[in-house]
Amino acid sequence: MLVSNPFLQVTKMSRTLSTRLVRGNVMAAACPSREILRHLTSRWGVLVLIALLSGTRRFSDLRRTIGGVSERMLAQTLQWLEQDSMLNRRDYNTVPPHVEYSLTSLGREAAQKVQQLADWLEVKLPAILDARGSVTTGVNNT
Amino acid sequence: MLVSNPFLQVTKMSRTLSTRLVRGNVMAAACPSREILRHLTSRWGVLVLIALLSGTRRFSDLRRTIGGVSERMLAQTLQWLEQDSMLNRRDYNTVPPHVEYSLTSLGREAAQKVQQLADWLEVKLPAILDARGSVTTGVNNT
DNA sequence: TTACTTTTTGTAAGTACTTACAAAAATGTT
DNA sequence: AACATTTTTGTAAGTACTTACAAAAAGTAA
Repeated sequence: MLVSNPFLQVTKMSRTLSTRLVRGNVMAAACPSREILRHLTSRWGVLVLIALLSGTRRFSDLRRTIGGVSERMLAQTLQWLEQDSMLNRRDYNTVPPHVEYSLTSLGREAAQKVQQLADWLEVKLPAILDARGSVTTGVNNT
Repeated sequence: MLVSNPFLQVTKMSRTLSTRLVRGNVMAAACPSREILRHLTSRWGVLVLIALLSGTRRFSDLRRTIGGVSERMLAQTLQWLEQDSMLNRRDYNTVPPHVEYSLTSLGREAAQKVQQLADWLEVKLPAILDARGSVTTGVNNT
């Protein structure tokens, strides 16, 4: 009955009596990977990760870069990603506030994966819109 | 003033007088890529794409594979992805219904990118949870 | 005839996300 | 003194996502 589900991946056992599972399974509803995946692929999370790939940035800087994000959601998203150890938050404790955000090594890896998807999408966008029956002119709206 | 924004990517001009933009820009709020990115990275969209990487599947089959998804949301997500030309829907027009879903070549490319992120996450999950201060036992909850 | 099959949609209700707006801090500028 | 600066949080209100549940189609099995 073991491994009847192809998504249930038990790759290693601990030396103790108890089974130790060493990797997540996004197909399992209760797996913690689900929550983190939601953060990484959230509407603004994706864009924050990509924006931070170019280096350390301040809050307002990110807000200017990421078109359409509100202060509220940017703050929210940054907190999610910080809690998941995807980014570092450096607070200079000054007034007015000066806070810098940068990717952790973990975050950089995630950001690269996300960036590859976004980059692919940007390139394929005209083809996708064509297939949809839309026009390809004016794609770059600001 | 052109190209003052590093995310505004104009890579080609048409032969006519009008400017023809040939790739999207996810950082621009009004760019159509935004909507498609949301579909690809949506809570269930990610999992549908990954599940379909293993081949053609029926509705209930997908529902069983993707833990926690409701019929309503699975149907909704499948429609989004179908409209974006990411998957084909083959209806046998029988009663009871028999419908098969499979990735288009476009969808397969997107799914692979998404899968790489999910795969990375599954492997890194224990490290992420450790950094969070949680335990790594029982990660594979079903 | 009654039950079961599969997929999709409608409804109602609930949760989560998102926005707009105001507020706060301590210092520098006009 | 009045104002701008930067980041975050609170509130209230609105939109979008999500669930649970019932319904429908037309045959087949009991």
